[in-house]
Amino acid sequence: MSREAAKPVFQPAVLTEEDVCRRVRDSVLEQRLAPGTRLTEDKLCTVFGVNRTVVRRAFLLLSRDKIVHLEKNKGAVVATPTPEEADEVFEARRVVESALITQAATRATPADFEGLRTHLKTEKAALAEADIARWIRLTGEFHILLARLGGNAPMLAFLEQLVFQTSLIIALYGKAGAPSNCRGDDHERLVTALEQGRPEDAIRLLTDHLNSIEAGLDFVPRDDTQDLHQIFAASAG
Amino acid sequence: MSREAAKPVFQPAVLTEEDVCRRVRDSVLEQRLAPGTRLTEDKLCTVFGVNRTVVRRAFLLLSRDKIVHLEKNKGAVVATPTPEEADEVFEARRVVESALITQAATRATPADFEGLRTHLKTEKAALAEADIARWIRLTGEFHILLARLGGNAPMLAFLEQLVFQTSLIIALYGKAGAPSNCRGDDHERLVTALEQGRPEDAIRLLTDHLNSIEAGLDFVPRDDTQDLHQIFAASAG
DNA sequence: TGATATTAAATTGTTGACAATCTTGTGCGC
DNA sequence: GCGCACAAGATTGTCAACAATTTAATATCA
Repeated sequence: MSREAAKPVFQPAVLTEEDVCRRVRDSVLEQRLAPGTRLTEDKLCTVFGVNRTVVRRAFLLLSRDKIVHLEKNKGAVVATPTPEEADEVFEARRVVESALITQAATRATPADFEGLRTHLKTEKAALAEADIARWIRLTGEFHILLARLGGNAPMLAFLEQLVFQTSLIIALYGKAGAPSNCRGDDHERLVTALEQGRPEDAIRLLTDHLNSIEAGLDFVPRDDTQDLHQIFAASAG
Repeated sequence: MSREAAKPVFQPAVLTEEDVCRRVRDSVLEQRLAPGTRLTEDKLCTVFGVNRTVVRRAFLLLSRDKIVHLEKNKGAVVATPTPEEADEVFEARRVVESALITQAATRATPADFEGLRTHLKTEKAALAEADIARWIRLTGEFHILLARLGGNAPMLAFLEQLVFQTSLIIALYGKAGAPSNCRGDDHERLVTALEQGRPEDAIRLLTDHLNSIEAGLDFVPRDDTQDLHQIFAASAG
């Protein structure tokens, strides 16, 4: 947070806790909010121009989705999933997202595919403009957009939660060189497979896609405190 | 609520919002709390001996899990899933619970199976004692206990949510005569299949089980207000 | 009687003050 | 300098009063 903290932008209507949640989630998705970041109530109050109550409610909802971690008297911290949790998130995504895509294969209309194609173009545009934050968010939203075609609200909500957690996991454990994010043509081929009536191929593409993301992770031991010792011991010289 | 409202039972420690959530969820699972029941803050405050803040937080969490429905200035009402939502819940259960059982098949230890057998005995005992409320709760908890063996926390949490919603759905649409609840031997055979290393059979038993529950539902139109008219018109004579 | 407007009660929403707790900084003794 | 007790500040937790809204009850009139 090196920029000026709390420039009170004009807010026509008062934001609700859902708005605050969405803003936080979007920031997580754009990787502008790093795992482990401390979120003080006061700060968010001034940033969003809302009451402490609203921020508190937002924290509670976000903690339920494992996006922030709440600890009594300690406040809210952006969640830092463990490697084990990361593994479980990917496993859950393989299960739920496959099921939703299977459903989507039989339900998607031409208009739906058009929407997906439009999204893919937006992705490419963001990448071409080197608007990386936006591109990262869009690649995440692609999966949600695709899953929405499955027509199952509970699973969709669950998958959204998992996508946000994936963003945290990549931020934590993503190797710098590795293709930790979605490659553009992966999405393209997935849509094509669906559109051409090859759902099995689509599912295989998806699982490969998820597996390659997971393979691009590097679970270095980051044990909070002990980590700092190692880091500073190495940087001392 | 015909019984005396607020006999303040001695509470050693102050309950937290999670406690209140659990109590409400348990009541839903035991079908002691009917869908559509209005939950006033004041009432729950006196019942649980907690502050309004705690009840409010509990409501927020429960609303996230679709167990209660919150409406601005209207308060909390026990959720009444629509037939479409019910369908989606069963679909989600088939997907997630199958996956968890598949995982459980490769992970469950003899001690785990012993735990399941013990639970089955408890179920039978409750049924023998004609403690129906407890039996209903136990049959629901069986699915959660089984799913826990899958070793995937996010999916487990999601399934728990779905199980509670299933309880609401059965309460709403369960035919009186139909076997809307889990039959005891279904559970027994499921455990046996798993224990004997036949996971495919276990999954088939589960899906059949869920399908039979769903088939035992009767989605009569219950349009809130209009329903009352019909009801009283019929009972007037 | 039945429908509608008005008032009273009940319920929820919001706010701010205060208490409890944690964190940081300071000073003291060694 | 190091370790530790202590105090000051910052942050979160709790609560109760007040405001806003909904719901129920009552009165009024056709």
